Amino acid sequence: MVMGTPERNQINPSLSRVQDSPVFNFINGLSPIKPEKPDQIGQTFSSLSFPSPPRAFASPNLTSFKESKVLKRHNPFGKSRPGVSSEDGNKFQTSDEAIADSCHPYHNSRESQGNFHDGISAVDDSIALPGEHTDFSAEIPQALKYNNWGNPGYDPGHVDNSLDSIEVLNQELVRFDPKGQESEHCDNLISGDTDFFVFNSPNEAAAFKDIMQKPDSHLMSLIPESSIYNGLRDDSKAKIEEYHPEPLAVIDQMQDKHYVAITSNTKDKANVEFVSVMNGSKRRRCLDFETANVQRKNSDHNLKFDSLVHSNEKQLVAAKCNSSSQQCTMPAVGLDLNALAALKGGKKVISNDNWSCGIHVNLPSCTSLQIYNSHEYQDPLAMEVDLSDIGPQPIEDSSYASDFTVDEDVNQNSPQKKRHGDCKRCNCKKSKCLKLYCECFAARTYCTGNCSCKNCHNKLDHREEVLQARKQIESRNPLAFTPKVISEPEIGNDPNKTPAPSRHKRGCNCKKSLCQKKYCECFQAGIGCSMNCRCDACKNTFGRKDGVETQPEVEIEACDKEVVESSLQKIEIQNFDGVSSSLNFLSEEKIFGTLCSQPFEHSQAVSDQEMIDIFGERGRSG
DNA sequence: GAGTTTGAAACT
DNA sequence: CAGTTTCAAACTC
Repeated sequence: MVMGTPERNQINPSLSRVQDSPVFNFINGLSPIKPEKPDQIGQTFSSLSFPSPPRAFASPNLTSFKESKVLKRHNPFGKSRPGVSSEDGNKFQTSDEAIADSCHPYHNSRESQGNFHDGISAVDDSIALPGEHTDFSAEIPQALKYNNWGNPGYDPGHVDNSLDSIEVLNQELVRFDPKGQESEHCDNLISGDTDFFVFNSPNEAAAFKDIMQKPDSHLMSLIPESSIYNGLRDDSKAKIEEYHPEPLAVIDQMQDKHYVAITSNTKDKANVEFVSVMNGSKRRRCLDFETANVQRKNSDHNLKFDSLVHSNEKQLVAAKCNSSSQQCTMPAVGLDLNALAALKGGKKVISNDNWSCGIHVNLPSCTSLQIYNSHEYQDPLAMEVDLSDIGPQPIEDSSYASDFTVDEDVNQNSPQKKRHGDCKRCNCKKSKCLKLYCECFAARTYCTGNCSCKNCHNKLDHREEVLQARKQIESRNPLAFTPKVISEPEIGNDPNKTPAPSRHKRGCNCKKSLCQKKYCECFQAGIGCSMNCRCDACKNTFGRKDGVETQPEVEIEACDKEVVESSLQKIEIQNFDGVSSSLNFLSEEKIFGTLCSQPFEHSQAVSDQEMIDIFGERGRSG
């Protein structure tokens, strides 16, 4: 079934508006993505009507786009947004509209219902910052985002079972349609009554399906576990908890993906569900938090950080503003929470690497936050955030990133206690924690006070050295810091019954462990060995490379082959300058005409491995 | 906790 | 690219 497509003329004006904006120009100036081919890039984005220009702070990492996540939060309470027309529910918002929506003071309604702070919208490489103090609020283009705050018909209490999905490259763009429109409305995909979530894989999408569809539950916040910094000391943790409205948790650092889904079904309770997407199955651990426990004493309307998170692959900072202020997103801003906590005053540079943004924070006065592209951070963006509510942090030793250990109450079900508890801890002795041997370093995190490493240079104090080391390793292998385990598309009709084929990016090379011990990275990740593996006498209980217990290779159907080819084209374009980091979207014809018509369970994506194969090769040759 | 085993990462 | 060395996690006692 070939679906219709949104009118281009509805799209282009918004795109051009975005592209004409000073901020777009500014961002273009910052981005390594050179503007020689704006049309192509623009087409890429406009083809799906997402008014997302190239990321402001693009990473040189060739695979960054494939890891992109856009997790968008439902509006759990607000049924409509006064003053915003929704008469045309079939078009995507323009950038400005999206921003306006993102700035929607829905915080108020939530406060009235349970005083939850505005959960972070985990947009890929995005920062949510109040626009109150910045010009960005009116100009910053949104990452892929759409919401339904402005639609009177939206009933957050009713999310029916019609879950459609389309896939954008290997991502999962899922529509949660509260009106119960069936697949025949795929041509109406971009509808005003739809929330979109982009997941990395159908597995992830499926894992949240239940949550989304719980009639009495509203997803309030969805936080990728990997985005939650895993290194807060207890003291700073307490400090953060004091200001953080939501119980953060890091489940573990295994290869599977975890999310913290914060939902609410009553105004008195917040349910926190830890959702682990692993090997095709999902594990959910639900914890209830009395609202009183998550209410923070600073529940006034002053600006506070809602969430400060640090991701291994992505960095995300979400800041929350009061009901009257605005919120906007910015790409690729990294803020090391530990570093923030460690700062006792003065202006410091906080940045994870050369390509993320840097942040200036003045503490303890905490009166300003400046965000800039650290690659050229002599030119900070004019963005300020009042951090005064955070207050001075109790950390004395700024050389360590503090360590976020999960609240025992929160994390009572957390696995992997033995090794690291809930966060990475290394024990390096000779590598200075500047090689991939070091798990912390490999995860692009700084070592913490919980590490037992010796002569550690993987600290903020040695930031330059760390960046240098990362750069060197990436020059050798651009994928060095990408996840080792990649997911593959679902096979079969029931994602719950069919284990998701995931596989190790490079495959293991086990000789003696029979792939039955955690020496084997495949086994450790809970996945079977694949044809990529060169292991001997493989007896991996999760699946052997000889095919036993492994899922058959996904055959790319014709339409998906087209997708692959299209992806290739996009990648070539994207790599023209040797830089790729933006989300690439297929043309709506392809998406609407092929993928969208497939029910979620049947949809097949270009696998991560395929993308890596494609992307890696192209990236290297380009 | 110390020592051993293992395989990835790094090196040549 | 293959062989070797180094390294730190996993494992055993």
